[in-house]
Amino acid sequence: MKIATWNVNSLKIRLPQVLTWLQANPVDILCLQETKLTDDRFPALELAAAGYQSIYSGQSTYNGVAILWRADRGWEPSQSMIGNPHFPDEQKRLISAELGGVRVVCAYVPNGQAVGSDKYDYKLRWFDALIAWTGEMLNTQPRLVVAGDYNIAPEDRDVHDPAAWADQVLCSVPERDRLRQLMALGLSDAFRLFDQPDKTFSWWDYRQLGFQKNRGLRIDHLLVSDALKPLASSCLIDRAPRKWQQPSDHAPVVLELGPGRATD
DNA sequence: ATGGCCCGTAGAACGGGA
Repeated sequence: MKIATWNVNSLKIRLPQVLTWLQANPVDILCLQETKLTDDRFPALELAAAGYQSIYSGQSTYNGVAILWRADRGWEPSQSMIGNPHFPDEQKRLISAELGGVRVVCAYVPNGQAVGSDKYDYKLRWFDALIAWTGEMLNTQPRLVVAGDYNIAPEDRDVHDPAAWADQVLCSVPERDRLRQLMALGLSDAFRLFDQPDKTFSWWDYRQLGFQKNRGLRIDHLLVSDALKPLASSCLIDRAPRKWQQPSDHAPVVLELGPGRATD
């Protein structure tokens, strides 16, 4: 079973790239963030024609999340849910469902804008609620993947210029502490379960030739629960779509869960 | 030293992103 996450920065603009990518990378499950589409405009028919079913929760201009899965798997989603039951939120940043025996959470964590700002406070409160809810989910379904755009670089090695980013939003101590608290529930950063090249990132600024100079951050993650961790066989960031014309500023991250009961 | 791009909503610039 392969599970991927990708912040597409407008699915309206990026749908052709998503379809192209899925054709070359027919993952079982794809979590999308920043779709920026109201539900009535979500391209469910186009995705179905490409062999993917979907659930989605979006809004205009900002936010929006979706989970796609291969129709030929014959899965019926259960526990399908929009948002966090413990955090009423008008912003569409969370969607989850159980698919193929795995509870999948697709998250678009708030950016936070700047340390100390109202948006930063919202980010921390939002994340605290995610921690609380994830703890409860693990009690009922230990096979859990929390995937998405976390807007947090876990460590300095996930940052192209740690000195410049020190204590800035996405890298600040309170944000990193919260990510660690989430992982302390029994979740692992799938990317770090394997040897990885130095300076591997998942986001690069559109400006200043950020991608060409590899001035990036690793902020998109797939966290796997202890029950699934032994099944993880690879986790890779696919830089290829970032080289395409009119790309998203984020690259997809792909986790492979090996044989076992993951494809039940 | 500053901001440099992209997207959506606009129907011109601007907020937001990271």
